[in-house]
Amino acid sequence: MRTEDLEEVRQLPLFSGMDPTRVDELLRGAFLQRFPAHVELARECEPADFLHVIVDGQVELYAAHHGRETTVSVIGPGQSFIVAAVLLDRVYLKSARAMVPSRVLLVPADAVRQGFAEDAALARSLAHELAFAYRNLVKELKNQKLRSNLERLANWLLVRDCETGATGRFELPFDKKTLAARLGMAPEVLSRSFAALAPYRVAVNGAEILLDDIPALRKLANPCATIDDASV
Amino acid sequence: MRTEDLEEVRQLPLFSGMDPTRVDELLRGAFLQRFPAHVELARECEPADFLHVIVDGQVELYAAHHGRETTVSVIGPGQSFIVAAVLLDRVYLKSARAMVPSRVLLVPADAVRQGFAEDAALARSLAHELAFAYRNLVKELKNQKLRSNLERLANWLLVRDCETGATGRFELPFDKKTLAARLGMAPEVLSRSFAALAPYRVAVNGAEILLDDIPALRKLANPCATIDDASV
DNA sequence: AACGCAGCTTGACCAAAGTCAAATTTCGCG
DNA sequence: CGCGAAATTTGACTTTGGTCAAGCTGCGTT
Repeated sequence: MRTEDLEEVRQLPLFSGMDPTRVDELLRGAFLQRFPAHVELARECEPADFLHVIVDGQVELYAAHHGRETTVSVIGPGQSFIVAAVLLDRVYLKSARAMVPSRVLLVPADAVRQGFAEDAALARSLAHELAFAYRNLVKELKNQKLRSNLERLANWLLVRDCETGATGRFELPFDKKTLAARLGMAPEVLSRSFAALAPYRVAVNGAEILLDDIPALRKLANPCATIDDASV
Repeated sequence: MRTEDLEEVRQLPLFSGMDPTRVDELLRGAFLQRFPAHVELARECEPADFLHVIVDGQVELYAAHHGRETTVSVIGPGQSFIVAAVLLDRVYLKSARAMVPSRVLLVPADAVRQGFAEDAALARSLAHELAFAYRNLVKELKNQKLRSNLERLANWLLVRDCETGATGRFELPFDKKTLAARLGMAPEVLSRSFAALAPYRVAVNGAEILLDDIPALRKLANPCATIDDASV
């Protein structure tokens, strides 16, 4: 790994609190790789060879079965994935693909397991990471099981608006097909759901979204801290 | 806590590897409580005051929103719950109720967090526990999003049959209303789904289930290791 | 044996969401 | 500027699953 990359990678929150020599030890077998958009980084059912940590970019975790496919989560810089599979030395339960060109740190699984066993700070970081991932997944399951497609879309719009500064106007960060998968619906249904939101003054123009009556939209969406708030 | 209970509690896998004096320290503020069936042990949105460890019995984790309710998981002896909320000092995302009379160890949250920070073995146990819980949740999400009601029921029957000795005959462990909630469908739909399985030689007589053509049922269910196998 | 209740099943109906095909729009590229 | 592929929308239809109400059944009680 190049020295400046190494510098950057050492700063990852995952390694904070660890003995620096141990970090270097862990990173000795690791490498930083660039992936173009749409490339698959890990495939369901394969043994967990590497812990993946996103340095740059965005990665979609998804699973397929029986011809159907569903997005489980979308994660960004600083987050790691397949932590659980690496720790337990099991196969991946999900596949992963880069949504945009991404740089990912790959740490060999056995080094991670050894680090976990020997370095308490790393064990705590991993536990922390797992706790976050777990809670996000619980939220996702609730979002999925307790809401209709339309409610999911409405809430997604509200959350997105907040994340981008609560201006009531923003751009979709990816194309609608992907958004539909993310929300767990067919693209046609997304299209119709947008149409169904017109009475709530949601205007769609290509990738541009305008929310002109947020109170009405909130009333429909019925947002809930234990599903939608990232900080809860 | 009574001495013999203390003895039993010390053996929990969660504490294995920990310094015994530290275990006792952790348990000083803890107590073992009996709960009758159907009692609520924790409620969504409340701050996480205790780590719960099931010593005996069975607990259902569920969430409600907007009048709807859904079971997230059902867990048994040796397993802990709300680990993530305790570690991160957040509110519960799910409620919990005893399905049968249960004994549960309650460990004050701040003691757990302190133990996590100071005792590496506990940190690893908690990480381990979280990793398992995370993977189970991923499986549950896939089960939910990638399968129809009928497929979920068929797979549940197959798994249950394996767990009870693969004899092709077993009893439902709880009533059908609960099973329906567990599978994420209305009780009426469960009833119809059972009827729809008759051509696959699934016979239902009260709580007794007979599977007379397992190959046919498997073909319909299309079981998948990364959803159904507890050991994957 | 009659009663009453809870759990379960059934029928009729409705609403949500998926599917398929065709029309339309968008957009990169020559 | 115009072509063609891909994305998106729309229409028509099907399937799945939920809802409501009525009936059935097993079972413990009186």
